[in-house]
Parts: sequence; structure tokens; C-alpha cells
Amino acid sequence: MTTTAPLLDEQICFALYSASRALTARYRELLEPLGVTYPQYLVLLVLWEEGPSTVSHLGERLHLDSGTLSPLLRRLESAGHLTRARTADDERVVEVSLTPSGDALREATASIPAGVCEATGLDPAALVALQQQIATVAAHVRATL
Amino acid sequence: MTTTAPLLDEQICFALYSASRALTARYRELLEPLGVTYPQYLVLLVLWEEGPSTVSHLGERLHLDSGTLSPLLRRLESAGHLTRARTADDERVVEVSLTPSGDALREATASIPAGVCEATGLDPAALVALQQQIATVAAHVRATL
DNA sequence: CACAACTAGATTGCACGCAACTTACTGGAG
DNA sequence: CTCCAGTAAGTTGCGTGCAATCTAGTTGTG
Repeated sequence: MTTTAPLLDEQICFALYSASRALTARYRELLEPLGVTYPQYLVLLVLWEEGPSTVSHLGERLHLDSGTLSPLLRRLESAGHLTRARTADDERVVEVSLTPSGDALREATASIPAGVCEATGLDPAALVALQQQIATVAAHVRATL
Repeated sequence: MTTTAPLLDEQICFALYSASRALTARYRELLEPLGVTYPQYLVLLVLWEEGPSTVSHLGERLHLDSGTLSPLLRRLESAGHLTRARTADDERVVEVSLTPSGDALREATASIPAGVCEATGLDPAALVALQQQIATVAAHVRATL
């Protein structure tokens, strides 16, 4: 009996890694004309949905730490899409707020997800089911420490 | 009727992006003692499975370009896990081969996937079904140019 | 042979992710 | 009030991903 290495194509992690990059590439070509990257777009999604947020809150929603968010937010700030300000209440906390420019991107990007979803070749119902299944797996993996 | 921004938690791409990072984090903590990263592990998987490969072949299997692979292979080479050599037949082509050290990692990592799969909370059958569904989506997205 | 079009890898530059560390501020115990 | 553990964000360093460019080797065409 030989020790069998697991096959690449059988690995759920590679499927996720590979699919994530393929879909992100789709977003990239649609976001590029707007000068926004996919992770930056995710931050904007949270801000559009939930309004002004702290860096920590963005980190919780996206599962990213300050090491990733700080420079990313700095770039969005210098692009004029948002502002950062220490709160008066607690000087450690930075509140991130959209500028009109950042708000305007909401309409400019509104049609992007539909096009990307179509590229998956799945109907909306199947897509939602798949998305929820993947989210459940991610939550389970994150919880299993 | 207002323009509604899509919700973060409804996006299939974010689910994939998030799940991919969560699972990769699992691999990271198991691979870290071996001094290997997850993308490096993927390269090793191909080499274990298919033997000596060209850089292009690795790129096709993993959907990575030379800009990513060249430095990654250089690090695996200086770690002593593989060798790179221009082929005599065509001097443009670089063939990547495992060293005994790279071969040895096969056994050292053999038990990792099982542990990670368990952390997903899905039984093997469901995991295979999910993996294939995701791979199909990725292939479809990649094909839709 | 000469030479242009093509190809395989490598290099450069930039934006993530993430670990490890630092800085600045807060709140509580004594 | 002091001190000190705790916390939020920023910084540093390294390894990807990926676009764009470069280099060297190959192939076809006259």
C-alpha cells in the first residue's frame, strides 16, 4: 500500500481558491474602468449597506484585519471616495464615511453583479443555494478552532 | 424606485472569496511547520501527481502565470524541494523536478486534507458534490469571455 | 542565410492578506 | 492620581496574483 497524495482536482480548497480567482477576475475587468479593486469594492458594499463604519466593523464583515484594511482605506481615501476620522468619543476608533464620490460609485457598479452571476451559468435559485452552502462551510471552518 | 446596491452576503463571489481564505488559513497552520505555503503546496501536488512538469504546465493546472510561478518556484528551489533546468530540446522551456526533499513532503502532508475536510462539517459525499459544483462554475466563468 | 513573428520564462510594479510588532488611547485596580 | 492591562488602528515584512514588459530561444518565409 503506497501513500497516495490527494489529487489536486479533488480538493475542495483548490476548487474554492480557483473559483474565487476566476470570479474576481470578472469583477476586475468591470471595476477597472472605475479605478476600484475587488477588495475595495467589498468595503464600499459594506459602507453602502450599513453607512459609516469603524475599521474594526469592516474587518468583522469582510474577515480582514487592519494590516490589510489600513492601506486599502488609505488608497480609497486618497482617491476621494471616503474619509477617515478618529471619533471624539474614543480616539482609538477611526470612523470611515463615504464621500459623494464614493456614494456615486453605488450606481456606477449597480449592474456589475448581474453580469457576473450570468457568467456562472447557474440560474438565480441555484446560485443562491450554492452561495449559502459555501457560506455555511466557511462559517463552520472558521468556528472550528 | 431607488437603485439598490447588492448586499454583501448575497454575493456568490464574496462567499467564494471568504470561504477560500478561511480554508486556506486551515492549510496554512498545518503547512507552516513544514515551511511551505498553500500555493507552494499546490505546485507540489501537481508534481507528485504528474511528475516533472514545465512551468507552463504548472500554470495551466493551477491557472497561474509565470509572474506568480517564477518567484514561487525560486523559493521552493532554494528550500531544496525542487530543481529547475532548461530542456536541451528547447532552451526556452524550464522543467521542474522534485528533489528527495520535495518527495518527502508528500508523506509529511498526506494527513492534512482529511483534517481540513472534517473542519468543513460536511460528509465526504456532500463535499465531493460541492467541490464539483464549484469547479463547474469556475470552468464556466473562465470559458465565458 | 536573414529576419520577422511567435513563444517560454523572468522581471517589474502594485495591491492585497496576514503575521508580528508598534503606537496611542482607554478603563480599571489600588 | 498612578500604573497597567487591554484595545483600535497603523506599520513592517514577506509571499502571492496579475498586468505589463523584457529577454532569449524558436520557427516560418523569402
